[in-house]
Amino acid sequence: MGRRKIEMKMVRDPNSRQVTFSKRRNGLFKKANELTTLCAAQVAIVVFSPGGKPFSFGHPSVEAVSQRFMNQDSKPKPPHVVDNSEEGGVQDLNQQLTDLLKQLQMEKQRGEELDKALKADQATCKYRKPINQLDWDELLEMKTSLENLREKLKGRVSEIEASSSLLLLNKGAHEPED
Amino acid sequence: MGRRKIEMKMVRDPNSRQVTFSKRRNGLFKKANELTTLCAAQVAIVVFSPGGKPFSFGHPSVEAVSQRFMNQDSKPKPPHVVDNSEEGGVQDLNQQLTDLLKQLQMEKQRGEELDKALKADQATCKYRKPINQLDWDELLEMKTSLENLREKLKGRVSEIEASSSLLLLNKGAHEPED
DNA sequence: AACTATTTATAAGA
DNA sequence: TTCTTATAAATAGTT
Repeated sequence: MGRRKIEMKMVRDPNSRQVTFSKRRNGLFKKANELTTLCAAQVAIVVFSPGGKPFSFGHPSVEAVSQRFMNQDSKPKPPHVVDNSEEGGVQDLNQQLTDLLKQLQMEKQRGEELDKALKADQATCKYRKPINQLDWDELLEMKTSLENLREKLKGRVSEIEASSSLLLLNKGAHEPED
Repeated sequence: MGRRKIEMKMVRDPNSRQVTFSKRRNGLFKKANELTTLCAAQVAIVVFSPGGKPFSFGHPSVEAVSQRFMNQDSKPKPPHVVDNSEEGGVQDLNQQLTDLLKQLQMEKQRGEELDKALKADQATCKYRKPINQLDWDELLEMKTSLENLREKLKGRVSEIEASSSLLLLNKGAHEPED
């Protein structure tokens, strides 16, 4: 899918292989996310890079989908919850980030809609733009929506930042830098 | 990727949704397979269709990859730790999050300014609102700015997500270069 | 299932 | 690494 067609063989050069891996991993996750959005499907993906580093994508979460998958022919899951004893919700980071991605997509959608509206409006009146009540409402709605997103993002970023900091601190406490 | 671009919204018609699901599920699994072939990566995917039917792809197998993924955190950890000099570092993650926070704050300011402009404009003309070029530009500017932020966030979500997974499952373990 | 017109993904290159 | 660009692939709407 690029300048040339490539053979479906392992890429020899480790450097190129890494580049290919990163690009395609992103592509794979993007496709997965589109599948969840378009079809209301649940998807969990775990990938190990050639170097052995793990990456994951999950909607609603890797854990949720995995459990559902494993419980397919078993008894209903007991109301036992994962131990959440450490780092103030760090274990939910993936979920939070997945939600974030969702929100970003929703915002992008909104942005595209506004873009269309704006273009349409601009086409109608180029230098002096009376805006009718409807457009105005849409505009305000958009603004409000964006501000809401901003607030949500802000809140989440703080949370995530805090979690990361805690992780870092815990890590440092247990393991000296090397 | 077809005759027309489609909105990233859930496909309404159940029939179309099923068709889309089948096509895209195949596409996703094909991509996953290519990733394993080209990069010698391990991949596990579990998908639940909107109807609740499970589908899976795995190389070498869903179980093998899942176990490897879940065993990450029970492994004895080598005394290797991230240095924050680049890609996977937690400190770098924190820096990125801090930067995002700043951007969000700037966005908030921008939003407040826009709010003032809007209110001023509303005060001026209640039922018929000509929008001057300046306001218009501010609106577009804000939209663009938000989209930029969104892109930056997007570009990092998978990164952050992966790092989080790694940290979560692999507390303090060293990170193989990737 | 097949068929294309288009949109996307991405291999190379900068 | 990130962006750009030429091409290969995926796929939405159709038959």
